[in-house]
This record gives sequence, structure tokens and C-alpha cells, in this order.
Amino acid sequence: MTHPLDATFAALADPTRRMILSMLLEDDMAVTDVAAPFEMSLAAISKHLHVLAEAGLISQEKRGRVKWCKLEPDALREASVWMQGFGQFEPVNLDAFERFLVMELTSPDTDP
Amino acid sequence: MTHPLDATFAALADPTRRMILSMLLEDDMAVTDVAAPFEMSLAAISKHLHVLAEAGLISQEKRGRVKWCKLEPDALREASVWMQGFGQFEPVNLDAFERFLVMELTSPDTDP
DNA sequence: GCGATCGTCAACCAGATGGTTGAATATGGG
DNA sequence: CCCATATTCAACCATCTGGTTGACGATCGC
Repeated sequence: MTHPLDATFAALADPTRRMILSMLLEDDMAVTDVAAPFEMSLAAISKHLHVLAEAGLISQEKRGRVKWCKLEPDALREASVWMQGFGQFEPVNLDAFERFLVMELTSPDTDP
Repeated sequence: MTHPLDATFAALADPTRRMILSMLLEDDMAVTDVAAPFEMSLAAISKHLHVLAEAGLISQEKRGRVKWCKLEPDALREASVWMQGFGQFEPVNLDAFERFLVMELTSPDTDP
């Protein structure tokens, strides 16, 4: 997996990771707090965060015991630009985004 | 893999598949013609096209012996909307898109 | 009808992915 | 110093992925 877009899209292909990104939209979070709402182990979430960090979608900074996770929205720009080339570029619609976020957050993320 | 966005992003995570989409931007193509520029087998390309079709990114219509592949850019809209929520991205820049396409097309897609 | 062309299917393989558990490494608090 | 907290590491496992090859079913041209 050499092209940066490979890593970006692969990272976005997992619902747990997309959920994490949505959570980080609100505010920076510690790893443990990121993991709290999920049913999987902390180690699994740690791996997911590693994937997101490798893709440049988040950054992580350790302060004391706590590793803080921060959204890096710039990493989405290349992917966004790539995708936009394929459609009729309607203006960005944040209301639609809110709807999708709600859909994501209300749909079962782990296993029903 | 249940959420539609899973399939969309997973399909986009492969450079061969992104290349195919770029090719279909130009015009509809038969499976054999899609496969021509790649070094992998026809069966492999057939699988890639299946993945793209499952994700709704292309449609396929068989006319006679030939199966025509058509880009379905609408399928990118949900993914695009989802992504756009993460940043204030500058207005869509088609020149930038061209640059990325060129990068994709000039960078080795199979194995250097 | 026959042979060539178009495309998929099936079986197989190596390697990546997503999860688990248990041990290990810091760091902070009292 | 000791214990609890925060996070990762290592080993392991099942499943998915992306590729191969060879056989197969359709369809076209003649």
C-alpha cells in the first residue's frame, strides 16, 4: 500500500474508525475515553487509532500518562479533491453531513 | 461490512480500482478494454469491477458478448458529503483534481 | 456448426486485517 | 514505595483480500 490515498480510504472504510473521527470532531480525547463507548477491547481501539494516525487523519500527543488524540482534517483534502472530480460539484451541504452523522451514530457500530 | 460507506471507501482504497474509475471518466468501456493497460489477469480485473459494481460506483450492462462498464458518480455523493463535514475545504478545485489524476496515472499502479 | 473472443467461476495461495488475551511499560497519587 | 491508571506490545486466531491458473458458458463471424 504505497499511495497515500490507499491509506486514507482504507482507514475510512471501517465504521469504528469513522465513528472515532466523528467523536474527535467534538474535541480532542484520550485513548481510554475514545474506547469507552465501544464494546471491543482497549487494545483494538489502540490499533484503530494507530491506523488513523498512520493515514494522517489524526495526530497523537502524549502528555504524562495520557495520549491525546486530535483530528487532522487536512488529511482528507487530497481524498476529497480526488472524489469531487467524479461528480457534479454541488455546494458543500453541512445539513446533509449532520444527517449522515446521526445515521452513523444511531446505527449499530459493532454488532447488533 | 454492512454500512454502504464501508463498501464505498473500501472500493476506493485500491489503486487499481481508482485507476479504473479514472479511465471510466473518459467513456464507458468493455471489461477487456478496461483490463488492457494493467499487467494483471483479466479475472483479477473482473473481480475489481465486481467490487466497484457492488459499491455502486459503476454499473455493468451486457450487450451481446460485451459487458459495458459505466461510471456511476452519484455513489460518491454520500461519501463526499461525509468527508466534507470534517473540514472547511476550499471550493472544489478542478485543477487540483487534474494534478491528482496525473499523479495516479504516472505512478506505477501494479508493481514497480 | 466451428473456432475465436468475451467474461466469469472455482479452487487455490500468500499476506493483510480486525479482533482477542495476557504480559509489559510508563506515569501519577498518596 | 506501592498501587492504580493509561497505553502498548506480542502472540495468536479467523476471516477478508488480491492475485493466480484452468475450466467453463455465451456469443459473434464466417
